[in-house]
Amino acid sequence: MILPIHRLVRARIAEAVGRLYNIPASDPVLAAIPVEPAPRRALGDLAVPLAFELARRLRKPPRAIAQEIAAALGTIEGFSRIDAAPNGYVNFFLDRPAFVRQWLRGTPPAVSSEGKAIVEHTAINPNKAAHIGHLRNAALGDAFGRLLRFLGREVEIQNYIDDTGVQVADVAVGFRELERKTLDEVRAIADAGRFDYHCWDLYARVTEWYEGDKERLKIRTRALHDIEQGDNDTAALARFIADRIVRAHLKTMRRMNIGYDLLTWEGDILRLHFWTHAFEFLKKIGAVFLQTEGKLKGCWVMRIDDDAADGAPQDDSSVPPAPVDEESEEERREKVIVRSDGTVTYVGKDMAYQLWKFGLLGKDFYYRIFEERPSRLWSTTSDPAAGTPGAPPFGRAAWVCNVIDTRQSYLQKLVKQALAVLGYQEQAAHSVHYSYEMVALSHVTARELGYDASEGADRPFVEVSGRKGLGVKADDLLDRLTEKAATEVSKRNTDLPAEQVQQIAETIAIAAVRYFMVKFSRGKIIVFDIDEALSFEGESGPYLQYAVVRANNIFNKLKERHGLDQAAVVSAVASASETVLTADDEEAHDLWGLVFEAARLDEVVEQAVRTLELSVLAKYAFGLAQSFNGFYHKYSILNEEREDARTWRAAAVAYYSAQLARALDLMGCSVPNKM
RNA sequence: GCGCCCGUAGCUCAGUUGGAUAGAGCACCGGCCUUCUAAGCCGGGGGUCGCAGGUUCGAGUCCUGCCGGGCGCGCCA
Repeated sequence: MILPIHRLVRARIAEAVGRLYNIPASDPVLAAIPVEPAPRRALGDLAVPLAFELARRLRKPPRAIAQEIAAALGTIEGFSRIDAAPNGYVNFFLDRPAFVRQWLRGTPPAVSSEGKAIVEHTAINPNKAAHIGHLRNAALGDAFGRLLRFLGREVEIQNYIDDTGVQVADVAVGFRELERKTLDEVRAIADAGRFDYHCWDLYARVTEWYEGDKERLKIRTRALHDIEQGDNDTAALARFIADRIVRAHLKTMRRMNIGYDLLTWEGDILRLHFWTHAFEFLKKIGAVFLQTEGKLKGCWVMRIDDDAADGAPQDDSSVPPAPVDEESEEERREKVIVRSDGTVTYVGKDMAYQLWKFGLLGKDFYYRIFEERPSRLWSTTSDPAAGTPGAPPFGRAAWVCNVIDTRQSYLQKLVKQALAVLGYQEQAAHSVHYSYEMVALSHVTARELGYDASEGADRPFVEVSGRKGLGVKADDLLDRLTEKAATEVSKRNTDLPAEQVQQIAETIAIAAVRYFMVKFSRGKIIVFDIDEALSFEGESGPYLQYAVVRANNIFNKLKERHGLDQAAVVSAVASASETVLTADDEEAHDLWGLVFEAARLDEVVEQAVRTLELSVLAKYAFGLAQSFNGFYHKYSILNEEREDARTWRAAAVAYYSAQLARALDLMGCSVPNKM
């Protein structure tokens, strides 16, 4: 919506300025003309500060240049006025009624030709309940996928399941060694419910148990080996644990409106020997080599090159070579990919997986249906007999985004580098690490959870630790939020049936937690404080929902009293007097301001995707809700006597409400019909 | 030691590829429910944008150096 306007303004200015001052179109000044939203509607809608840029070159004051540009532009279709501001800005005023009418008609969904994007997110170790740290990952990943789809991209959401790692092994060890349970007994525990909670506590107990006697770590090593080997009791137990915990995670995520297209299991990557394949490539090209001396003797290692992964051109001679004559420094630049015992490291598996995502591995999984409800979810399998025909063509993406916290930056860089080294420059460039900072706990909240505050009291926060069992479980948080929301809803709607209260409360709880996870920029550590998260006031998900509910209430009443629905309002706008909107007074500016702000959604989504910064969308949605609330209190619709004013206001609110609901949906939040 | 991230109001944070008077929430103070839902609105106080240089017509934003905090750098995942 806005973008074509930007392009139009740029093109016209480039043409006018080029003609006026004899500047070729290829000149950098004209190639990237800045077009910004003007700070206040009274000043204009779009603002161009180009005159500052030209002032020195032309040896003229910006003001004079702005005036000349404005005069040279003449009139542009879709704009009602072009002004030269005294300070040198050229300001553009849109033809308000035309745009409101156009926007009200709606727009066809975007279409993109950029090829499939894979977004991998969640990827929780399947050995315990999900906690708030995982919630940030899933909230970001899911929203990001929604934004890509909004822009017309084909998107495949994958959830990676590390079913063969130490974490699952530890819980298997816990059941065998601490609880002395058989598989059948574990199954009974799982069937009794809250299996993920049970494992949460058990995992913490196992960690403590290991610490009691380091010899016990050998049991873990043996369990890991058994799991990788398969075909034994421990492997069967681990498989059961992983399956049940994954189902618990899916349930938790479903509460949050988060779903997936495919579960990829690490075990399948191993059993199908994806790594062996990738290893051959890497060896052939010389990207990995067998270290024959020193500490890493017998390992296959990869040289770390700081520039290769960034796709940066090779350094020129202006940068002096780094003085690296110490041997330790040299060794630190080698990353082990295959251990001396022949087993592959985590990075190695990730490289093979990344190659598969781009369709570069030359191997594929088999696929089975993991569950049918609420929608079909596929899973990889390594068993051809278990494979179900009719699976979509998974993988083979043009663009891959891995949502993983910033602590994995180094490893993600290596994965990217491996692609580049193998000659897949384009895929390396299209491998995006969506990194974000962790969620920690405030001291107050940690204390509330019963953890000793004396340890690390000097630190600014307490790190969540699954290993120690220190953290806020996702389901607990959602339960508390729902409970609180239910109280608030029934306080305001005394005659509402309990079932409906509960349903609305859940919708509110989801918005509260999802907005909370998205509103901070990704480089910021979220120091989780339970009281702050439970607040429904101010900048919160429920505030945004409330702002839509209120707007929708106006339409409910309009329909009741005047028989006017949104479609009727849209058609009424065609013949309503335009002065309400076009006058140079506060009322017109406020009305137009709300509509113009609502129209910025597309542009904001585009920016959020470009910068991988979803907080941009969150802040925009909040600002839009604030604009509406201000408008709501200042201007009445039902009681407005002038029909034209009532019509335009109703139209503005209809458009705003649709846009904010859309923004909320992009963050995975829906809007209740009352609250 | 090397790399990445963070430092803006009492607290938590926004601040578009450098642009018009540095904003918001919370907290605090004062107003507004016989009115389209007060999960709201209006007003008020509160700032050496960590420090010092530099580039620029213009720097919270870019560059350099420092200070403070966090994370990563393993034949763990």
